Parts: sequence; structure tokens; C-alpha cells
Amino acid sequence: MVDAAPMISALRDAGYRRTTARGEVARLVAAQDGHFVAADLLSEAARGNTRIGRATVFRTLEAMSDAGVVERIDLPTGDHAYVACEPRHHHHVVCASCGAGQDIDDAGLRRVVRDVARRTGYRVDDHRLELFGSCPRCQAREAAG
Amino acid sequence: MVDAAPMISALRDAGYRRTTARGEVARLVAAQDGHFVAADLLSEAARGNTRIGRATVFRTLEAMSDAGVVERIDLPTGDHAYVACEPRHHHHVVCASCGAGQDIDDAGLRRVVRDVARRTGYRVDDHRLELFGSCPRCQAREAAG
DNA sequence: GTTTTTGCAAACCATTTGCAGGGTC
DNA sequence: GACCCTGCAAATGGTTTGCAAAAAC
Repeated sequence: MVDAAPMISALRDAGYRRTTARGEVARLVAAQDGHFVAADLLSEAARGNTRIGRATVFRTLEAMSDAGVVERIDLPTGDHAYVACEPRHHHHVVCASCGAGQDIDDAGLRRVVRDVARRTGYRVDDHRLELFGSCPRCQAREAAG
Repeated sequence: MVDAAPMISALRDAGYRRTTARGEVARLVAAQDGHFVAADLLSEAARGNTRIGRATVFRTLEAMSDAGVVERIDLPTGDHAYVACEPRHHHHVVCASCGAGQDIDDAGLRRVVRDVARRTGYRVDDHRLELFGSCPRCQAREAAG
């Protein structure tokens, strides 16, 4: 759960114009608790009295991704999802039960990457790490339930 | 580039029946050099005189993924691709130019995962790491060209 | 003989695109 | 006023599904 305002600023900084549609999408994204898919935003927009086109949602998510305020992740199921995040390089832990996500920093991964490059001879330009599991709250729920 | 026979055995071990279609798909997969998408197999099957249905290719890839002989990866572009691989836990480095891939073992990632779990309070059940860059051959080509 | 698997075509569904009207700078 | 953005509806494209025939066990 984050705030919508910084997202909108980030969009502006990235050269995108300020529009009502983008503000709405930002608000919806900010209200998401964990990861979400485009369809979530669409249905929530429809449930509220917001009228936003499918295309606009996708285009805005792309813009936000470009601006670094959301990131597209790939779930173990193969589905694409998005998470709101801080605009810097990082990775995610995602809870498989409730979808709550949390950013994590480099966490020693840099060494892993360098090590792999040395051993394989590849030059590594980009990497992505996704972690899946159970968040503290869901662990407690599991233990209780 | 791997051998088709072990794939077929692995499928059998996983409880799938031995069929000509699966043998063909295994042969096609084995002939792939790096990552590939379902459509690659389809078109190559068509180019040869092999008649295999779209659905069968997808179903066989799913079976192979289940048996652990191929893995579905997500390219930075967001596209889904597959790579032939050994049936144990590991990760991949993929060349962005030519698509050549290579398995890598844990490479110290275990420590990273444990560290993240400790810091976030999440229980981490699963992780995926994808590395993208340039393979030795393409680096040489870059330097030469 | 029973259970799987195949192939085809149709169905699906997320995402993209063309385009005309409207909003932003 | 020039350029960007929106919404709609239609197109796209990868993937899945229903089903009857064929193959594997």
C-alpha cells in the first residue's frame, strides 16, 4: 500500500502528461495490496464509478513501468502481474497466499552475479530475482488455523 | 543442445506414455540451441515433414516442464520461452543476442535467500533467478564487428 | 478393454492497435 | 495551435479446450 501522489510526480518527471485517467490508475494501483493484474484495476474501476478504457490501463501501466513506479513480475504460475515499487534496482518477495509483496535490495546478489559471470564467461547485463513464499501474517495464520 | 533420449525417459518416469508425438517434440527441443518458444517447434515441425498439432506441442511442453526436462523462463521483454535443462534446481544465464543458455547451480544464492528471509520475516519457499547478457561467442563477435 | 493421447477447430483471454475526438502544455 | 492522451471497438496472438478417432498399456 503506497501513496498515489509520488507516482504521478514520477510520471511527470518521466515526461508524461498529467491526466485524470492516469491519476485514477495511480490511485487504483496505490490501493492495491500486493501484486495485481491489469484486470484487477479494470474491474475495480468499473465497480467504482470510474470510466477508464482497457487500453488506457495498459498504456498507463506501461508508462508507470517506464517511470519505475511499478514493475512487471512473473508469477510461478506463468501469469504476469504488477507490483508498485520504489524506482531503483531491487527485487521482490511475494507472498503466495495473500499476494503481499516487499522490495528487497541487492542482498549479496551482486556477488552471485559476478561469480556466475566469471564461471560461465558470460557478460551479465541484467538479472531478475523473484522470491515466493509466505509473509509473516500468513505464517501466523497458518500456525493458528 | 542436449540429447532427446533422456527427455523421453524422464517423461516415462513421470508417468507419461511414450508416443511418437512426444518423441518428435523431444527431438525438436533437443535440437534447439538456447531458448525457444512454442512457435519455433511448430514451424520447425512443419518445415520437416512432421505433422504435430499445436495443442500437442503445448501439452508436451507442459509435460516436459512437469518432468523437469524443460523450464519455462520469462525474457526481459515479457515473452515466455522454454529452455531444455537438467532436472534439478538451478538457474539460467541467457544470451540476449543469440539465445544460447547455460544452467548455473546455486552459486551462493542460498545465502541470499536465507538473508532475505531473515530480514523480511517471510518464509521463502521458491525462488527464480534469471540472468541475461552476452555469451562468450557473442562478446567476441561484438569486439570483432 | 481401459485409459491416454492426438489433432483439429473453435474458444479464450490478455494485450495491442487504429482512429477520431478531447485534453494538456 | 501542436502534440499527447483517451476511449472505443476491432484485431491480434499465444495458449487452452471439447471432442471423436487412434494409440499405448
